[in-house]
Amino acid sequence: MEALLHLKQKVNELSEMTGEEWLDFSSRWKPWNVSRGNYIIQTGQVEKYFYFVHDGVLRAFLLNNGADISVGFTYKGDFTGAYDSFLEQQAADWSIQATTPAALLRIGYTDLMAMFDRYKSVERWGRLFNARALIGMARRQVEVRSFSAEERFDRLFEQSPHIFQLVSQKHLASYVGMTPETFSRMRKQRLEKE
Amino acid sequence: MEALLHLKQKVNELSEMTGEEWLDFSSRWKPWNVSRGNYIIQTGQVEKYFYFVHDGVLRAFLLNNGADISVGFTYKGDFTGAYDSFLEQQAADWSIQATTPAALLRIGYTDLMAMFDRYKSVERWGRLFNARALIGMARRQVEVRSFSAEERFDRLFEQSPHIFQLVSQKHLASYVGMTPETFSRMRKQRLEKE
DNA sequence: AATTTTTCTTGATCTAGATCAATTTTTGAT
DNA sequence: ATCAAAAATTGATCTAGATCAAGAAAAATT
Repeated sequence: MEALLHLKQKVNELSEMTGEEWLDFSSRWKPWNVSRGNYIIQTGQVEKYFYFVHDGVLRAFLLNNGADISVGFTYKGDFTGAYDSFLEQQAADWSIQATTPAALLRIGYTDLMAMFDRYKSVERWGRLFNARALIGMARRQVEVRSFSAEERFDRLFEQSPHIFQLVSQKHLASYVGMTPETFSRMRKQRLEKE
Repeated sequence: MEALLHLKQKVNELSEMTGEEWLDFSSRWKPWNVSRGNYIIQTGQVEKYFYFVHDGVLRAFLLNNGADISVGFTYKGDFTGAYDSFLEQQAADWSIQATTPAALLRIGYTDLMAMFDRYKSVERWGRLFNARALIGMARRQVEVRSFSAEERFDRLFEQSPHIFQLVSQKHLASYVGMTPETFSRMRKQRLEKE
């Protein structure tokens, strides 16, 4: 599918736009391609764009005293960016990297703000998008805080088996909050049980 | 200060409303008082209201296999509620309790949705409120994931010394992610250093 | 003011998961 | 297809913080 059509479909899930609104809104998104391993934003930079993932997988991660901690993954059909940096136009405290070649669309800060000002439908989309992101993050929080490493591993396996094909084990390990060694050992245990 | 005025001031920080809009919007918030220890929402219920804290302190927490884990506190001038439950009108997976007597204002789901539909200014307030909440939660996530128990303790002490007066140690302990025993020991260490 | 309940403290012990280290396997680049 | 680099595995050891337990202090209830 063509990228803009893909975007339209996803935006429509949250808010209805008139043909005219969509024409204006969609004209402000530009294609942006990233090759495997490259960054769309790095810690310390100010995020100037908000991204739609037409294809590929992106990984958001923290770099604290050397340790690389994955905090989330974005797949095709979803949006990404360093929200806090973007919304407040301040230095980002995390980075986002393509873990596969990725075809993105992106919209600049000024353009998006203009769209919020101009159209109620865009404002609504923004509100609902944020609400969803908030809910997702709250769920992640529950996940990380109320389960043991073992439980988190099993829940990842149950809930997102596909993720094992898309993301390396060491990134998954930091995502669920354990070392790659522990992750590997748990994986082995599970495989042996079969 | 009167509660509605307090609310107005806080809403205005994010979005400007006309006098007429405010009249309609504000008329839908009703006073709600909670005594110490009581709940505004409990796990499993569907959240029907969104709350403004005019006075008091509320605590949001998870109950997982018996363990009580605090995930956040709300002070005067801020909003609270089980967002995910409220927004999707599904069973909440956490509870919210007053840790002091609290004077709240609350608005019902249908009323708030009507306001979103009717006024762009309210839609904007909703978008920005969600954005802020999202940013806050992202920061919390960074906090919990990139620091050791010791570092988290010290950062809490530095960044929110006032919280020690408002919330019991055992609740703070689960908030920063350790047992009350560990929390107590760290506190002692710090006091002895003086 | 007295008593019950809850919270906090302190010590002793235990354990899930981290760390360190040395292969082996997989992946991507040429 | 070959080679270099990165990722994963496996074993041995270590440790931050949990758990268990029991008394002291504080706060709520009568």
